[in-house]
Amino acid sequence: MSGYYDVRGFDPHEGLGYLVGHVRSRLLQALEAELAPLELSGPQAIVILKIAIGEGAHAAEFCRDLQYDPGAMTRMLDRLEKRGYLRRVRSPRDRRAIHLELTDKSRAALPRMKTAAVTVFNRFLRGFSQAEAKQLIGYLKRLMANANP
Amino acid sequence: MSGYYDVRGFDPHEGLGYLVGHVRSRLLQALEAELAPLELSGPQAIVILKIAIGEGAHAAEFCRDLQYDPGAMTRMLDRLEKRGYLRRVRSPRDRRAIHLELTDKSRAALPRMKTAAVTVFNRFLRGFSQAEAKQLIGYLKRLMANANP
DNA sequence: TGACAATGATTGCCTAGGCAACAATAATGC
DNA sequence: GCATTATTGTTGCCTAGGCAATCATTGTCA
Repeated sequence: MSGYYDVRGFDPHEGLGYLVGHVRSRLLQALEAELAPLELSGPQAIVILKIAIGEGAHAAEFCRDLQYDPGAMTRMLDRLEKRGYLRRVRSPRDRRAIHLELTDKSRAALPRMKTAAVTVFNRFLRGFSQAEAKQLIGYLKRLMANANP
Repeated sequence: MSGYYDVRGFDPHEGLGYLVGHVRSRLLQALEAELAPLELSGPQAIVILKIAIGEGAHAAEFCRDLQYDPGAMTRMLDRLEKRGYLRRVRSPRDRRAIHLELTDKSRAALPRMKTAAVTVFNRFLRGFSQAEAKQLIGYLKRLMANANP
């Protein structure tokens, strides 16, 4: 069972790594440009968005989901908290865990963040039909599912 | 002209950023696991592969192509050179530029590196037909082309 | 030709993630 | 109940990329 790629005549520019890496870097760049007025980085925006939709308000869950280092997460939350974008509240049920809550400031910024993400994503998808975009998303999910050997 | 995404009901998990970011991180992880015996990181492997296929043996060109910081590139080349994976040779034509050459050690490692990349990419593409894989690559290239507004 | 801009590479400084160690708390098993 | 193990969050240390400044060299253009 051979695959799509072959060792002979393998061109790095055609490789998944190169392509995905570039797309991601351009996406991040565009996203941060769009978020510049808020002075938020991509990961920071994602954390705030995830808190907003109420998924796992625990830092540990973010780390698992985003494959983010716990230490780095602590420091990122420090920065966000210091700038008034969120609050840490010790959970009464599990006194190890910390409940993350948005502040008025971050709630106010939320629409703008969503708009930024949607704008950038749609820009990258220009020329794609609805069906093609849907197919692309599906492909990416299948790649993710294939990650664990 | 609205796009694929809409602000209302926008789910970060469906967003390009989240998906591409994850795929890239998993790819890198798998690639580095495969390259562990050589102790090479993903970017390092890419640089060596690019030198191997003879594309732009100048560091500056790599920086442009890989969107890599020149300072970081200098230091990465330092590490690779110190470990005997490449040689710096001042170009006689343009005395600012530095010509990068592989050593016997890196040439010997080359087949293994290509195999690692091909193996990982094909693993992520399992379940994809040839046509689907080709389509995915095409989509990724289109995303890249859409990067510049 | 000569001033000025552009390019290639390097360095120092800053920021931020990865890893390991740790304390506090919770869950598990005897 | 109690010892053991796992989990959560934090901190220190190390590594590495981003940015700005710099030097040498090349290109441009009046």
